[in-house]
Amino acid sequence: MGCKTCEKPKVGYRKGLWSPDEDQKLRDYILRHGHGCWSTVPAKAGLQRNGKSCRLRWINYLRPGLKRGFFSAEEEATVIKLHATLGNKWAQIAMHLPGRTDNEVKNYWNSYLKKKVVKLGGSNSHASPTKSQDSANQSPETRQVPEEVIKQISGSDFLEPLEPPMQSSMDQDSFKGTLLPPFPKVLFADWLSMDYNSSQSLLNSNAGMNCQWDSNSNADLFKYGSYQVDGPSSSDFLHGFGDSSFCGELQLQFEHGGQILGGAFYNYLSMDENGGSCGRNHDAIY
DNA sequence: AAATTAGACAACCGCCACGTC
DNA sequence: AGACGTGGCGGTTGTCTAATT
Repeated sequence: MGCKTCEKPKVGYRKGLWSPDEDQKLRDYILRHGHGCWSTVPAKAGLQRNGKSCRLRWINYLRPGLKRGFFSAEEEATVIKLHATLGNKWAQIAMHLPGRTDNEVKNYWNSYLKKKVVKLGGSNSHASPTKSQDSANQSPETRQVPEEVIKQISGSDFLEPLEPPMQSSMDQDSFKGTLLPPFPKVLFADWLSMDYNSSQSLLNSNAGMNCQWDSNSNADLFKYGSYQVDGPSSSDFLHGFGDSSFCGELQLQFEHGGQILGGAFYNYLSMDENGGSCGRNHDAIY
């Protein structure tokens, strides 16, 4: 895809976990300017990371609309079902799980669901840790998960034998309560209430670019009251979020009221990340 | 209380597809 | 046509934390 303006800094890139400060820089930069060409993001954002690392951090962790924490029973069932037909196509599976990333789905599968499926006598092939035996290499026909297994997973009693992994930064009980609606399209407001406990009411703030970041022990989640573009123009902000038609549509959101609230913002972003009209990944299901 | 182990999650690596020059 | 660069994906590894000994 080549990017004329991309100059390659030959600096030693920082590796490892991201500090809250780095997150802040990346977040601020992308929210103000869009990512554009990822290889230039680190330099412009003042980060000593490579573009790839920034992209991954944004997609898997910083991007608005991400759902974190427990997978609902419905989500689990979806993952198992899709894995049976698609194999290890985590990105495609994640497309069916709004707010979930491929990495998250993959981790969840490898650390938890795989065992669950095996335990229930589902497709043993999925449990294979080796590439050669991986389900992705098998035809869908050989990767069937019994309906019974999926039903069991969907059922509330299924959680009994194997407790889902704890989210260290999350209040388990309150989280369960907010996630249960089946196949939720996470609205911004919903997402806010998921990531932050209900005591924090954020939507009442309408002050300009209302981004507050707070470094929790495990995840510095972020919160928006509303997002309003100030400083850079909305078109600057939109750069990197999509093609012109997409941007035009999104731009309307800015121009008419200057804010993107709730599901709209998430939906737009997920369109982008899932290959909607922006990327080259036209096998996207959306 | 300290050491060890296991599990969960974050991040990196390598490969590939595609676009541009 | 081929080299080069970017973005995306899946596999793997590294790190951190909690549980266990």
